[in-house]
Amino acid sequence: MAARMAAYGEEWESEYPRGLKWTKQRKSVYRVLKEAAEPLNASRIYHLAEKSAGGEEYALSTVYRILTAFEEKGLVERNVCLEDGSVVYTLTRDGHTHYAVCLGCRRMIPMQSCPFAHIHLEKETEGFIVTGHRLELYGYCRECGRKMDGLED
Amino acid sequence: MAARMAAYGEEWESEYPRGLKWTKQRKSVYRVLKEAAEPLNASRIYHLAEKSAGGEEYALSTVYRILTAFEEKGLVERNVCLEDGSVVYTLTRDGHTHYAVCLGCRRMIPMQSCPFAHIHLEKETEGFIVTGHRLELYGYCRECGRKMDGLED
DNA sequence: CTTACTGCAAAGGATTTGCAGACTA
DNA sequence: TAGTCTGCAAATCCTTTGCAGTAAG
Repeated sequence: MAARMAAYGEEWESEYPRGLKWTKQRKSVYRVLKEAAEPLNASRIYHLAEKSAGGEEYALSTVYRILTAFEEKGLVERNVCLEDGSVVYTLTRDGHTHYAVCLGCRRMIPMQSCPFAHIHLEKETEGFIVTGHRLELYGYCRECGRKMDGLED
Repeated sequence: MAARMAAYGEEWESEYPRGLKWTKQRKSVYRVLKEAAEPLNASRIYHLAEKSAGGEEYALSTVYRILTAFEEKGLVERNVCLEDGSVVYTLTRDGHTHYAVCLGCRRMIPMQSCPFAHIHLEKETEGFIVTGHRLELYGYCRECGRKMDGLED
């Protein structure tokens, strides 16, 4: 619909769920998520969204509500980091994603593939019907690994 | 040390870390964890510990402090459930443990082995140094699976 | 014009902390 | 006795909610 595309002078995102209003707050949050290279927590999204909107002030609670609404529509994925229980969000990707969590800089790096693609997890648990799984790797990313190596901190 | 064994009329647990005092609160928490078949959260441990001590009243904050102290000594493992972000504790087992989380009854069932025993996770992430990993399976346990099958809820 | 969406402030739940007294070792 | 623990209450952190006003469609 052409009319929709006029809102805020930016194109209506094709993935944006019908039934949700395209407000400036939602636009900012959506853009932040779209441009994020890694999962972000609510507070980070909140700050980035304000910055993305040119310094306009939003309410943190609104960001939480937006994230929840997006999640219910399947637009975003809410992830709990196993290491510290922190909650992060990403736009939903095709299939599922696993992350490598850097213990140095705390970043969550998406893995390109799932190691279980060819493994039958069902064998592991008798009587348990497996419908999904989640895997996280811990360690050090290239930069942090290098830092520890060279500088021997 | 024989002297240690006399405390509270119960044997000093061999795994109990040196450097931690063997108080009645710690004893109760330790016993609860030892007898638990599954990971428990702080609140649950708190109530069970009081019950285990014959109804004596403890402070929840004390239980948190005990859990933290135990964790620092490597006696217990703190786990975040990926499904809902809840935090649970277990006595540390040999090696690491993975859990199968039942989406029906919410129980966390320990898995007997690690599917990665023979897999090199390093291959998955270029430049990332893997030092550990965590895996969770989701699905339905025998009972919940049966319920859904037979009763067709 | 209708009703979803937002901001604000207050409520909540889980966990942590400061402090003074209690209790192991 | 010395230094750790504990209980209590207050403080945090993160997230949710109620309400009345604002704006999208």
